[in-house]
Amino acid sequence: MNPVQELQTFLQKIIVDAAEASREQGLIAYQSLPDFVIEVPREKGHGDFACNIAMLMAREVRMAPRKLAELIVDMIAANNIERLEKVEVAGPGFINIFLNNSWLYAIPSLVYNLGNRYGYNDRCGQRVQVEFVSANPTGNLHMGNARGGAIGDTLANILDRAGYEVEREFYINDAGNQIEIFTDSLETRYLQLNGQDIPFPENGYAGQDVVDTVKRIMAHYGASLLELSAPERRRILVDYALQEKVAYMRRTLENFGVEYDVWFSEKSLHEGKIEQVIDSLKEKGYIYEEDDALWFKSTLFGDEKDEVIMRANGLPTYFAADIAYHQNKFERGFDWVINIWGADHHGHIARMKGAIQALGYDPDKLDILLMQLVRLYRGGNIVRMSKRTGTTVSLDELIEEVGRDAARFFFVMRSPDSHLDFDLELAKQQSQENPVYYVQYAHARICSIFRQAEAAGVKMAALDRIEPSLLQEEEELALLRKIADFPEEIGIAARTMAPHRIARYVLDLAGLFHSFYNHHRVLHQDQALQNARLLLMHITRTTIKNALDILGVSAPERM
RNA sequence: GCGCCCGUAGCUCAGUAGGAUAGAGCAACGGUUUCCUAAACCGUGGGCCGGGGGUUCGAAUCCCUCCGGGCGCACCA
Repeated sequence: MNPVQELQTFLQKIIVDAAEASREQGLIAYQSLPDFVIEVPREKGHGDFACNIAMLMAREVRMAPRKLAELIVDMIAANNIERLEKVEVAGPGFINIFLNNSWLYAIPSLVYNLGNRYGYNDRCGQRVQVEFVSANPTGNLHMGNARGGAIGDTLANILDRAGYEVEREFYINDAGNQIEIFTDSLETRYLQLNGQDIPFPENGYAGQDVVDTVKRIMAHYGASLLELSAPERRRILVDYALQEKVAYMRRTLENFGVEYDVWFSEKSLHEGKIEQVIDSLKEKGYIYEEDDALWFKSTLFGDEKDEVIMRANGLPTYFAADIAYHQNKFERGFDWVINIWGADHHGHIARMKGAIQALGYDPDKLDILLMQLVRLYRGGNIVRMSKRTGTTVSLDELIEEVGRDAARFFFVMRSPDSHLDFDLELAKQQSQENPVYYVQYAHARICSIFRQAEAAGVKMAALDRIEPSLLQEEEELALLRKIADFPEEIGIAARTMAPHRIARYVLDLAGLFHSFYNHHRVLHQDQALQNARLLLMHITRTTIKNALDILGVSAPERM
């Protein structure tokens, strides 16, 4: 149910009919209609909707755009359509359409009846997978992972509301080179803790968390691993550490409101799948050997250079595993595959899409949503995130400090394309400057109105006893209008993979509510008006709540 | 050097498919207590949309070029 889109379809038909009628009457000669739009003008004075068809047709039919628009408008006027208040030609040839408010007054019962389903678009029968965070299980979740978590989960929610069947997936990098290094680090720490004076690997994971993990292993196994062969010992160490790390990531992400449908292990690809995919690329002629390594001809697909897929030492690269992984995704039959990546990975896009194309899949079904980096601020000062100095802030610490709601809201507030300056002080502040509080407060305030009503013995009438057309104040109409936009806004956010639009939307909606609240009273001597306003408050609250749900932010009833 | 992203009000940022007079929040300034939460609201000022060229009826949006910032260009991931 998408009121705005329905209107657009309705108006589109009116325009097309008018144009065709004009052609039949010999007034306009055209071959085919241009790809015109019915859009919501920025200026209120330009109507509820505006159409640019005349400007687009002008060249083909060799008529002045305004003249053309006049003809179409006259034709529409002749039809005397009830829902149209006024249709006029303006500016360079726009057709401005003014509707009477009847469509707006249909919104309250629509939203009231749909409740927490308001905003959902019709099911489109398509399956989409969103893979996000997929952090290395060798350390803590950092701010980049946190932003990825918020963006990925919110986008998944948006796609769900937009009509897709959505799967959330976490790719566990539990194999490959960095796991070898991780294992070296674990083993070295283990041996050190058992009194051996050996140097720590130069490129090892020097963090305290590795030491802590090994201490827990010590508590469990004592020195017994010393007795084992090195491979056996290493296997136990790394299995224990990975299991612990994955459990930690899962726990932390759940605490962040993020739950996955699938945790996919990279290791499972190292049991034949990688070799298979390399073989199949080889057969298709996309692989060559040079300097004892195998290379994928990614330059055929617009990459800057070819990419090693199998090292000279016989071990596959990360890229090889990633190809096998993406082949697996496509084998699972998704109609759309979305990866959320940090912007530092942008160089991989061309070759990843190239590999998919080489395997015979449609690379356009894969979208990589890149997100820019996060900078943490405390007050006016940047918080340096350096693993070396150990001053990195982890996601758990962030949730601890500012709470899940603020963290989630802040991470999706900005376009993924935009660097995010995350101000810890602002996120904690309970004031109008803090956007998440501003929105939550709107919700709480509406709840408060209903509590007040209840205390006064006032109850909202049944829906069919309420007359929405009593809502005629500017602030009331603006609220209705904004609420009506919600499903369309979700559709746009899904199409453009733009989770920040929902944060913005709910911020705007909250602003309109606060504005209404300060101008007009809900609890009123006029019963009929009171009922209409209670209904308006009810659906405003529903819409705020539904939007916050998408963002993974709670909607408190009191603050 | 090559590639990707960014450059919009003092600050932080919006601005789907090109649309009419480019918006919001914060900051600044001026207001709002008989009233459902002053954690709020109303108003004012503030802009060569980084510069230049092009495409067209129309460009913040598309193309070219230059400048500035970030990131990438490993047999790391």
